[in-house]
Amino acid sequence: MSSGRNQVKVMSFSCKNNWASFTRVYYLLEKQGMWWGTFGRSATRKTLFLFPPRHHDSVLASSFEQHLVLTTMGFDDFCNTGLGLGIGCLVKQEKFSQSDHQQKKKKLFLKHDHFFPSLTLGPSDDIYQSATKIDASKAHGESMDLHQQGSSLSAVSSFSNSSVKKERDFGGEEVELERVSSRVSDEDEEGSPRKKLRLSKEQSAILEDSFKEHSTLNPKQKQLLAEQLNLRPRQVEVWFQNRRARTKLKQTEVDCELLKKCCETLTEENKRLQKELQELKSLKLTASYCMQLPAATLTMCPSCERVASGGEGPSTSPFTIGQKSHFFNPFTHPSAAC
DNA sequence: TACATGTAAAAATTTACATCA
DNA sequence: TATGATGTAAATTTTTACATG
Repeated sequence: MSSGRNQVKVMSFSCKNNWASFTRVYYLLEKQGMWWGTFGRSATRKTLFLFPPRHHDSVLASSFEQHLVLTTMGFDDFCNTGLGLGIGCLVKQEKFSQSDHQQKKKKLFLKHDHFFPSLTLGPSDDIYQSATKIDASKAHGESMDLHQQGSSLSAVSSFSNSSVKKERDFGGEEVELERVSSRVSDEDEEGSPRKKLRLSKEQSAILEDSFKEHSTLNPKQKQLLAEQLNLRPRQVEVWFQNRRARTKLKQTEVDCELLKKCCETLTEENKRLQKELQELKSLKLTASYCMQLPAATLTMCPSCERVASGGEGPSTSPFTIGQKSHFFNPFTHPSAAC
């Protein structure tokens, strides 16, 4: 967990998230002397390495963008570094949804104002804890969602629906942080709960036609379609994403059915071949048994009245007759598989 | 060549709503 | 009529692949 100069990798998050916003949070917190550190980044994830200042080991973790994953904060490391991670109200980890409507479902928190979540990442010392809490209820009267989830080794925090919020540093000085989020544009300006859009038949038909022409859109096509349908480009984009997913799902179902049928056919063929093999085996046994019969057991042919004895040519052999009339010849009855 | 960064799309999941028993 | 189960589709989030510097 810790490496070098008490380095603590506190956060990592997917590349999709708003890097600029997070950078700004980092900058502001660093300016206040709350921490100093560096950013790292892998191919698919961004990571924030923190170096807690010597005068206090507390670290306030916050971000404007969704899902800042607190990683590698195993319990042992957690203790060793003196860092604490928790929700302000100290209730169990719970996911906070993004809209008022969704929040209604999370009655655990919403029934009590003091239960409103705040994320604390700091020393277990209560003073530091209270000082480093992000009190969302004071954020300009707007709601702030904090999304935290995960196992004991990881957690997720996020803020949303808040265009502006304030944070308090140790001195109580409020620092205003602007939230930059693409999601804002996707929601009602009044912050009302998300309403599910239902496309009209005309809109769906146009989208379907467009999809038939090209299953993906370039930005220009997207913009044109959005204007034509009186939708946001993002909505058009989402529709195409979901449409591609549906197409793929249907194709998968078709493929699955084909494979099932193929499997059934092969199973039947296998059974038939197994049966044929058994017959051939039994034929071989019978043949070898007859070959071992003593001469005394040979009988006279009732039609020609000749004794079927060996050594007088193939036409006198009883097996010649038998072969013609009884035995299955696999070479004249080829397998259906062939 | 390895790495950092940005972007688009796929994949997975959540959510709102309609329908029906 | 109310209600819960279920399906569908819009929307969101996460992951992945690729291009570029």
